[in-house]
Parts: sequence; C-alpha cells; structure tokens
Amino acid sequence: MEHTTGEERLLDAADTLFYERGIQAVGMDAIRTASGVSLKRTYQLYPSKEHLVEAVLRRRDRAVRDGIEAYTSARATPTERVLAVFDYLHDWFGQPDYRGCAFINSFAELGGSSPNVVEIVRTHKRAFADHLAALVAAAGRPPQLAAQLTLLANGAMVTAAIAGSAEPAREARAAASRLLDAEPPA
Amino acid sequence: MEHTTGEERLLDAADTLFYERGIQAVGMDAIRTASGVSLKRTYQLYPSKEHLVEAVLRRRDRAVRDGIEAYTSARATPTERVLAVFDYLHDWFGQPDYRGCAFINSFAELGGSSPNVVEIVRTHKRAFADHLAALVAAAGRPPQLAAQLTLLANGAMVTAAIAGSAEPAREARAAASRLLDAEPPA
DNA sequence: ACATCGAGAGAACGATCGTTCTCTGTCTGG
DNA sequence: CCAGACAGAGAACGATCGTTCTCTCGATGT
Repeated sequence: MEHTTGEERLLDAADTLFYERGIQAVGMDAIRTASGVSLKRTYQLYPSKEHLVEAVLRRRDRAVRDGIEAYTSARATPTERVLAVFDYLHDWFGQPDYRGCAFINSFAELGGSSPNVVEIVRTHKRAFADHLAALVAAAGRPPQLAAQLTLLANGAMVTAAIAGSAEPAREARAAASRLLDAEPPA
Repeated sequence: MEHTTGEERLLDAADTLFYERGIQAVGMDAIRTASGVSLKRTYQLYPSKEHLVEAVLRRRDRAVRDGIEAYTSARATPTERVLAVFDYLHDWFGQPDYRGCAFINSFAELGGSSPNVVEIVRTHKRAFADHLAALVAAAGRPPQLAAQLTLLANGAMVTAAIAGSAEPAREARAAASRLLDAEPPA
C-alpha cells in the first residue's frame, strides 16, 4: 500500500471523507491531512474542489459498475443474474460504514446547485438501470420489469441507510422474485 | 396570506430554501431576507440553525403525513387505498420544483453528523412504512408486502428526482399492483 | 559543485458562515 | 407626556472555508 501514487491517495481520502460526512462538510484541509498530499499538489491535479468532487464521483461510478458486473456475471442463469443484484446490495448494506448510495447522497446535497454533479449522478443511475435492463432482457422478461426492479434497488439503498439495516435488500429481492414469477419468460 | 405570524413565515421560507438548495447551502441571512423575520427574532424563536432545521423537518413531517392520510382515505376500497399512495407520489413528482424527498435529502446531507436529524428522518420513514402497513393489513395482505411497497415508494422518490420525471410513480404503481395480485387476500 | 526546478508545509487572504451586539426608533403603561 | 421595554436593521465578531502565496529544502543535470 506504500507505493500508491499521490493522486490515488488523494482520491481515496476524498472519497472516504465525502462519503462519511458529506461533501460540503469536508474541508480541503481535512483531505490534505487524510491523504498526505499537499494542497499545492492537490490544486495542480484538480483546479478546484468541485473538480475533485467530480473526479471522485466518476471514479466511484466506474468501481461500482465493475463491482456489479463482476457480481452478476458470476451467476449461472439469466434469472439468477437478475436476483444477484439484490445479493450484491445485501453485501454492500452489511458493511459497517454503509451510509447510503454516494450518488443519491451527492444529488441530495448538491443537486440544487451543481449541474455537473447532477449529470454524473444521472449517468450513473442510468447505467445501473441499463445494466439491470440487459439482465432482464437476457432472462426473457419485458422491459418494464427492469424499471420496477430499479425502483426496488434504489429504494432499498435509501431505506437501508436510514433504518441502519441490511434487511431491505432481502425484502427487495423477495419482491423482485415475485415480479419475475408474475412475468414468465416468453 | 398577509396576517401570518412571523414564525410561520420563518418556517415557510426556511423550508422552501432548504428544499431548493440543501440545508448547508442556505445561510441564515438568506432565510432572513426571504422571510422578513429579523435575525434577532429568529434566534429567540430557535436558539441555533440546527434547532430551526429540526423544527422545519418536524413541521414537514406532520404536513406530509396529513397529506398522505387525506389522499388515501378518500378512496373507497382497501386495495385502492394502497394504490392511492402511488397516485399521491405521481402528483407530487409532477410539481415543477420537485427535488426529491426532503427527509431522504436531509439524511444524505447531515446523516453523518447530526443524530437529531437522523432521528427525525427515521421517525418519518417509519411512520410512512407504518401507514402503508396499516393499509396493506386492511386489504387483507401479509405484512411483508408492506415493506416491499415501501421500497418501491422510496425508490420512486429518488429515481424521479434524479431522472427529473414523474414516470417512476407509474412504474412503482404497476409493480405494486402486480405484487398485490400475487398476494390475494386471505 | 552549483544553479534550477519543483514540491511540501503551512501561513495568509478574502469571502462567507453562524451568532451576537449596537444603535435607533416605536410602542406601551402610568 | 414621558420612561422603559422591545423589535428591526444591519454592523461586527470569530471561525472556517476554498484558494493562493511564501519560504525552504532536496533532487537533478551539467
């Protein structure tokens, strides 16, 4: 872990702090202390805090997409791959520092003032919905089912965060399973 | 509208600004300008910004609960009352300044630092889930269905906000209807 | 060996925040 | 008619924010 680049340590520290405390609550000095990267270097990598925020969100977007992709593609059948999304959520919600979806949280905090953040969040959620739609299509189910499962997943993210429980992932999975049963493959 | 009390105008202005821009992004001076209530009077009504935030959230909690109650109780049959929740959401999402659920947004912004806000948000969401559970029980359906419909509702709130569309309310209603069909009354 | 470049540490800057204080005027009770 | 309590307007205060600047030092090329 010692030979990571300064930019990686910077993005790691910023990501962790933003997620734990919210974006506006974290000062550049706290990021500097946590990352060990000087303010000078930080500002030559990213010309402003907003640029740094966007870089953090874009990096997390890629990481989450890759994580879900790996998780779902490990299952054998198309229907199992659809339901695996909710197992992924359960694993995620169980992490002790889980505090909701960073994109939903960023939208909630900055959606009213930062169009760039809104665009990144929108792109992330659209990609998530598209991935689910591809899995649903591969399972031979109609496209409107994908939108419904997306709502269950996003709802589980916020409900689990607020309630401080991983149980919503199981409830969402059960609902998804019922909806799949109600829409048998053609 | 002219003879409203100062406290009402204060809470109205704070609620609107917090909802539009987020809580941390709104200064006390902006609230003063929008409400016409002096800082002196504001601080003698609420000894700090955090107290004001909590009062705003608690007032909105009551208003939302009453609104949903009125909306659902106007329907004739128990099953219609369950589905009316999603019609309520569709009306809400269609408002031009819709920017998500204020409680979800507040949790996202302050959940990491304000236990009082967390408690208010948790109470609000528990009350929402409890109301849905009562409607589901009256419709003769099993309790786990209520949790699933709660996830659909919360998911629709965030998805509609991020996508800037009221459509998720319709999708959630369709999913709810299917889940109700899959669980016929005893 | 020496000049030069770049980076780190952190002070400094201007803006803005939440909060308090000052000043001024306006009511009220006797 | 006057004394005194109170409220409004907004300046002032200390803290903190994002950002920049200064100073110092170590590495590097010739």
